Amino acid sequence: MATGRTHRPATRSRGIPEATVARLPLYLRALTALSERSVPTVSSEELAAAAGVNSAKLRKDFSYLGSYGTRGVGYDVEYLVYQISRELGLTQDWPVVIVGIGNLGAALAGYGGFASRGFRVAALIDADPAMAGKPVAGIPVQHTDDLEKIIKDNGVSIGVIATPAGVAQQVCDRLVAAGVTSILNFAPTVLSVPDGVDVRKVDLSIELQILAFHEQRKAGEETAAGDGALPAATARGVAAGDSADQGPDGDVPAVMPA
Amino acid sequence: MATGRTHRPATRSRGIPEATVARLPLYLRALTALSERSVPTVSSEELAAAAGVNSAKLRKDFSYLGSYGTRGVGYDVEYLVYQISRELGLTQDWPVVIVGIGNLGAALAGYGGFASRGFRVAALIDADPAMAGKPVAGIPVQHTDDLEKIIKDNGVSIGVIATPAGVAQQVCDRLVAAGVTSILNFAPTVLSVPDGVDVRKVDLSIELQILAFHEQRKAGEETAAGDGALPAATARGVAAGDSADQGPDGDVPAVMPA
DNA sequence: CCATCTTTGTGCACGCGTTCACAAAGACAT
DNA sequence: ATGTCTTTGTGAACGCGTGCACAAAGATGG
Repeated sequence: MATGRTHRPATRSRGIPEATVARLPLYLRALTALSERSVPTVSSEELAAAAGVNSAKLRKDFSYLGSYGTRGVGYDVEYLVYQISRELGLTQDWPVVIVGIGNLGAALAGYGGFASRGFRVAALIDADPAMAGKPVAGIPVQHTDDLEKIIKDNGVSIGVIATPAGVAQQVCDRLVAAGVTSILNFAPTVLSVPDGVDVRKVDLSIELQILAFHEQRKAGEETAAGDGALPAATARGVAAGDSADQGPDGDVPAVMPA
Repeated sequence: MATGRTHRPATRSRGIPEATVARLPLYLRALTALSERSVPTVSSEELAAAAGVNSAKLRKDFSYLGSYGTRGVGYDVEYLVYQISRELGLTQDWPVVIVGIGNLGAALAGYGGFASRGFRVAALIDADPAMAGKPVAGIPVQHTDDLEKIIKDNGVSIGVIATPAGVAQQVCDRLVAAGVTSILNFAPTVLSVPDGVDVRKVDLSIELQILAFHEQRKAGEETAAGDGALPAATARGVAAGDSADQGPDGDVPAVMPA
């Protein structure tokens, strides 16, 4: 910034709301699609529709980045793509490692959406010696023993954990100790990390559970007989009484894909 | 507009905040782990620590469900597991279909975390005729042509989309038309659905992008990369052009795992 | 050069979610 | 039975995010 930016009002220091940051990738995706179709400019209204958000929200989001639009016209697609990419840090290359090459880990390794946005899978790591050397998605799997060396040699700062829940914390600790400061966690467990390390989690079953909640509500709307006391056992028409309410699968063990 | 459903915001006991609903699976996971260790009761403080949230928040969350705790003691683990399970609708069996059996779809099919919580994979569906009949995770893949029949025969109300982005909307439309009212979308695209249908999305690359944003901030801005004003063309040339599959990744094409 | 029209950028109000702090409730020991 | 101690349940304040509505900015046409 020493060079001084022409378009950057210094008034907006570094206060981009988290909610806005979370939407930037969404805008970027929509903009990239427009860019491919060689659309030169878009209005906030059009772009908002493409991204599935409110246009006022979109404009406010962009206002945090600076004044990149032109009144009466809209936003320049290419320019905005670059600005958002830069803001998100996607103009640089991010080497990532994936730990835990099970079904999910392998799927992630082959996921094109990573490479296409500046994320490079630097290494695949698994604890199973039988997997060592075996290529997955064109990348040879390496053993956990070399984790620290791999992290350091490749300058990795972002790690993806796709191991069983039982070993996730342990893997996390090693990653952090080796220098990783951002972790994407697919294991169904709460990771504790020191200050300065970011963790984002993706739990596949949680999403389904939230859907089930709403689904149940939809189905049980007409049940409005009399309210009052909560009948403990009335669980709607349980299609299969079998479904043992007692399925303490835990969150721990073999439930993980890795 | 199409109000349709009888929304009940006035009902005091039935108005569970969305943010609370999203945390219930988290509590359930922690409680199940305690249950397996035969822990009879927990305090809000302990459980909050295990779930990675604030104890006051946890207590308020539970207060929306009812008064299930005992002052001076805490919460009965088994009882709470049941109450939350019931509230989430997990005491019944939810048949789900997974559409798009690529790497990710296959990983989801084998994901133990589904079955363990009342979600039963009723069918796997793919558009590739070559996959028809071939078993994945022990379940034979069926062809897209039979989608409607499968949905109806199994009474499926929850669908998982793991297809390429290009066909996701189309698959979504067919699912909805066939009776599905909840959709978990892994395709990197915005789905539009009629009122009454819930959609939750999981975008793997978005999570990484958010991490990259914070990571970049940690590293500091002294990176003398490009400056604000740049010719649009060179914008994302850096790490993006690689994708090789198809032009600049977009969100559309082969970037999907399926 | 001026009028008109389009679209951005934002001040403002509202509602949701989070957090604090504490009174009420109940267990437990004496 | 009574006092003490622990922990819940919640009232209230606060902060963030969202959406409205509009003035300012700039393009466009005459």
